[in-house]
Amino acid sequence: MPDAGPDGARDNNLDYGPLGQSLGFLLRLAQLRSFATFYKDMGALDIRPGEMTLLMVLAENPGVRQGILAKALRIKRAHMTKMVHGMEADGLIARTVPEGDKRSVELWLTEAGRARIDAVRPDFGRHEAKATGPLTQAEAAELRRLLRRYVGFDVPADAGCDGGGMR
Amino acid sequence: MPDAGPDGARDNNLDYGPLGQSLGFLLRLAQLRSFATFYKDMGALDIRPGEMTLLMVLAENPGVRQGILAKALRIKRAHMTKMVHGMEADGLIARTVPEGDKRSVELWLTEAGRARIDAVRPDFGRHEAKATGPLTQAEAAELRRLLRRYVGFDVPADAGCDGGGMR
DNA sequence: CGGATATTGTTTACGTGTGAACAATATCGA
DNA sequence: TCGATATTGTTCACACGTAAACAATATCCG
Repeated sequence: MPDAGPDGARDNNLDYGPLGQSLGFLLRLAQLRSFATFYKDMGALDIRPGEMTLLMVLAENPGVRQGILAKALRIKRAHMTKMVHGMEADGLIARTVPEGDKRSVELWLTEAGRARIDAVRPDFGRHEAKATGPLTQAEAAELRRLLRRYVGFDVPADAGCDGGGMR
Repeated sequence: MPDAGPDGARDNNLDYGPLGQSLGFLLRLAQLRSFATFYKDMGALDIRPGEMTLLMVLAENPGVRQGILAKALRIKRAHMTKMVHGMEADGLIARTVPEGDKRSVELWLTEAGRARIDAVRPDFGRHEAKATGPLTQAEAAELRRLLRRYVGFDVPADAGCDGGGMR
């Protein structure tokens, strides 16, 4: 077995084969590149993508319930608990228990949280503007449109959480 | 129905704000959906995306060096070590140290590994064919094309690891 | 040659995210 | 009303992936 047979692929160029057309594989690579770009552009501000997301969505939805937020961001409630506690410890967000339902928790930006997002927003804007890599602006716009459709943002009817339609 | 009132986004519909146009955020959601579909379609075969990827790429590149593989799949060598040792323990792949460079390791599919990939390939093909969610086939093809460009597969010249061009 | 430097895979410590079990609270139905 | 059931957030154990330090080997250059 150790013999290369049809001569092993010892060169530096690897053949992806059918994987190179796999949507899942391409999405994984794309996300890795996207995150790397984020850290390169925002690294100096010491902010993680998850924190950025939470701040932005809380700025738009003050008082949103923790579970709703987790569902919208597609992360599990267990993990949301950790993030929220961490950011509360950092003084960025506040948690309140509403009168109507003592199980739940509502989330709000603190003054420091609002200051934080105001501080990072410009850099995030610049990052987003140039985060299209080798794509033209038109291609980036089309990519965003297709991704929105793929994740179910712009699908016409219900399709709920798991449309799964294969058309 | 507590009625959200003027403040407090207590309803179940959350406003994503500018995040809804963020390429990074959309890519994250898309990858989550893609992986979920993978597990739904392939779950019965008890195979993870990483294992699938390794088997497929080793089928195309017998004898590839471990580090080359890690670089191509954009995972760190440390993690590659773990995966490879695990799959070797499962009898799916074999590791050989070449004469020319005793530091490196070459990877090969075992007979069991080839059997394994032959067993899962049909399901993977079916999965890929229908994994386009609400997208039409034409849209899915365009999405793949744009992702390939974004991750640098089809870029003409160098652009290396970090083209960063903003065009 | 032979010492400085680089590369390769491994180990260890750690961060991020999930699944399952759980306690507290809310809601539904006889 | 009150017992059964569902929901909400939390905790714990664990998978996945990374960063940094490391040992072994290879390469470069005086």
